[in-house]
Amino acid sequence: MGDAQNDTGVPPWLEDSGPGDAPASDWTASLLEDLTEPQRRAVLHTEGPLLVLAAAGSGKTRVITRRIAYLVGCGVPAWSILAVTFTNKAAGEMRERVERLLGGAGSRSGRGLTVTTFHSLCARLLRRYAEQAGLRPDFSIYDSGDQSALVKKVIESLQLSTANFPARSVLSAISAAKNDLLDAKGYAARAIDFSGRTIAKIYAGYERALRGANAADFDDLLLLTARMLRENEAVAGELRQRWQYLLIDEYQDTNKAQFVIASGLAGKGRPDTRGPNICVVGDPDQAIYGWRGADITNILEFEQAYPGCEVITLGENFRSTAPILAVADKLIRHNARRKHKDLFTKRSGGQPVEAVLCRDERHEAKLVVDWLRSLRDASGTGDGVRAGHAWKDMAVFYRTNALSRVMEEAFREAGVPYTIARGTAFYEREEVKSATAYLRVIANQADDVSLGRIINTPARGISDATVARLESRAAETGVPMMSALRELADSPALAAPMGLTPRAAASVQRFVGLMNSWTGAGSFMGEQITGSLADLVDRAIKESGLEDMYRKQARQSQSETDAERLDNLAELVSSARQFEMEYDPAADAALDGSADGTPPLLAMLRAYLESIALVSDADTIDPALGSVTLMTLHAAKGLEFAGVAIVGLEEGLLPHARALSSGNPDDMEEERRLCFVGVTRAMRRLLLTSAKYRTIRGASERTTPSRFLAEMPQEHLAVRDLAGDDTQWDPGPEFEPDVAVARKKSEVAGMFPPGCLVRHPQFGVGTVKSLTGGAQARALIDFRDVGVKTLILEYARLTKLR
DNA sequence: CAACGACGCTCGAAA
DNA sequence: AGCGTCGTTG
Repeated sequence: MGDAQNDTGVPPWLEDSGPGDAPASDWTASLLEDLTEPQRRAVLHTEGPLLVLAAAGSGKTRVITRRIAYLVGCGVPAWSILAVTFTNKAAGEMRERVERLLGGAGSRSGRGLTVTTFHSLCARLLRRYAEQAGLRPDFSIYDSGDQSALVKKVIESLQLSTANFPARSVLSAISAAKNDLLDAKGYAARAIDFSGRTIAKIYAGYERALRGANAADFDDLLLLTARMLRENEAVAGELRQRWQYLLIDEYQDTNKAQFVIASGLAGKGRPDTRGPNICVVGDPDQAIYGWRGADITNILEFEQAYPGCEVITLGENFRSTAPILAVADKLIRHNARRKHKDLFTKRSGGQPVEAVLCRDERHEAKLVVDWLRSLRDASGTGDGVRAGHAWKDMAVFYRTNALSRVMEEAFREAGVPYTIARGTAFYEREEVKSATAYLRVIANQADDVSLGRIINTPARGISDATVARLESRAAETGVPMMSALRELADSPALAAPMGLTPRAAASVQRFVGLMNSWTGAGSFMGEQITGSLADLVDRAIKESGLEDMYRKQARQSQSETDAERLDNLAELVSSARQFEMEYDPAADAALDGSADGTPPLLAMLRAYLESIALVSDADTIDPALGSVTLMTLHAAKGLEFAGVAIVGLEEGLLPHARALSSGNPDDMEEERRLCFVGVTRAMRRLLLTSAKYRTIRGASERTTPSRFLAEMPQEHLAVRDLAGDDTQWDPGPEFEPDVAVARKKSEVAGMFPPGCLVRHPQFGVGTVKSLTGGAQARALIDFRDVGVKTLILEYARLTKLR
């Protein structure tokens, strides 16, 4: 490509001894110790494209880290190596492991080595080359909530109904298009029916709104970077010049945008070599992000994309016991569209995999907790069996987040320490979301979505009607909301023609004054506010009145959650303080080029907000906490635990109902791979459970055990049926409902009048507070033990006592 | 203008 | 069971 440096041949640092003739120091030799032959070949392959097909548990991370260390050992500067992983957590661990390996090399250093995720990398590149990408460096990153707020506004502005075009499905269409590098114009060209053409219009409006708000959604991070690398040769050349060695992990889960980014960064390599130094690592059997646009052909056709590339297969499993591996192997063989691959281990022995059929989800949860406890209590007997496992070496996986709740209750009840891996959970709390919205508007005044969140939170006399008027004013003049607010604050005479009362105008003026006190009129006064990030966060929370608002609420309601909210706000301040301590402005500037006179505090604020936006679920896991990890099967990718329980192996759950109803065999195969990923996380013990009855949307439903259980080798499964037969579970005469199928409120009104005493098989005795609903009757019941619940009478097994 | 209750709809995985 | 919307009330 147009990279002049590439034509000059060997880069300067390789002139004396290229990696071709490896330095035979003790240290580099030690990097090859205890590796298998294929692992060693992967480490030693330094120049030209390389595809490593790494089966689950085949020592992939070990190979990657050794290979990076080896490159550095060969004289490749660490700053010219870029490694892309799937989560920040994985990136951090990889960097640490490489540094530990390099530490053994004395003076050698990993300084400047970049290990990051696709999304973080792209965010940084877009800040550095904002202008070339069509953004400004202070752009906001919009999460799903922000996206849906924005797209709803667009749908309304187009006079469409969110009933016909639900934000959710419109956004998933837009996301799919973006992952496929299709812009609104391209989408419109392909639209064939009314719905498609309308979505194309919404897409176009949504893009306009995003750019107007100086914001990028998650998909934009990839899309805009891919487009920039493709269209801007100067930028692409500069980056290729810097990163001569590229390594991408979990390559099977990359989408088209990521493919374009990877190949854009790799370039074509110098003509006299075997091609660019791009190494991709992955396993087609663990491809589980098809719904996010991941294209498995990226890895399957890597050889065609990079002719002459070396392919190394790592097949031997070092992680799991023989029975666990046998279960995984037999299961995944049911996928028809698959490159045949043998999973094997030299280990023998190991406990059989356990499968238990439970009565319901509560029973299941309790059983899982008991099982984990037994793993921990297992005593190290004399026969070489190791002693009990620590909580941190155990995990529970589930298909959907909804299942975490029952598990959580069971853990709490049993007093077993647990952590739910949900990285964004904290930042999704209402109070935290409001606080960060203030910060986001401070960093990016065009951020209309964040502004909309805080303009009247806490209540400051700016009503919805006022906001609507300001919004239409902004839309008319084509400026961000904040500009309209400023305009009004500067010329109060505008209030009357806009239809605003003087009181409303005064409220707006006060709000603008508040914002200005943090930012200066429109331009961030970082130069003056040289204080700390934590102080800024603290000030925003206090001076906005957010803290007072929750303090008042906490006093009034005396409720736990309101006190919690105050704690969370304090927690946010300390997270900012933590970030501040670990923040390295030099490293930040090196990657995003923000040393261009950006006020230091603003640069740090941007980096902080970015880190918040890009946390992943797996990032939450901290072995030091010493707790059992609860997470989705998707989040479990790349991890391993001594003991694993997978719950909810039922038709409709795993495989998920959507895969059942789509009729697309690819969907079913992805579900199977998901199950496979879960199974192969287990090192020593594995428990698979299903519940015969599961509460779905408030109603208990009969389930069928997952087909995946039947597909596993029964000789390696120890199956227990604890669900009993139907007569045991069916509600006996005592629980016979007074109303079998009562659909309408009018039909039950006389039967359960407010104040009457009832018994529920699960919740116990309670008093009916009120009856609601029309076509679907519901009762609000205050139960003595569990508090107030709303029950759908059609399903509730209620006995009237008095 | 804010707060709350009632009602009806939908319901997957995530950076 | 949770969420958004609508209508009523404070």
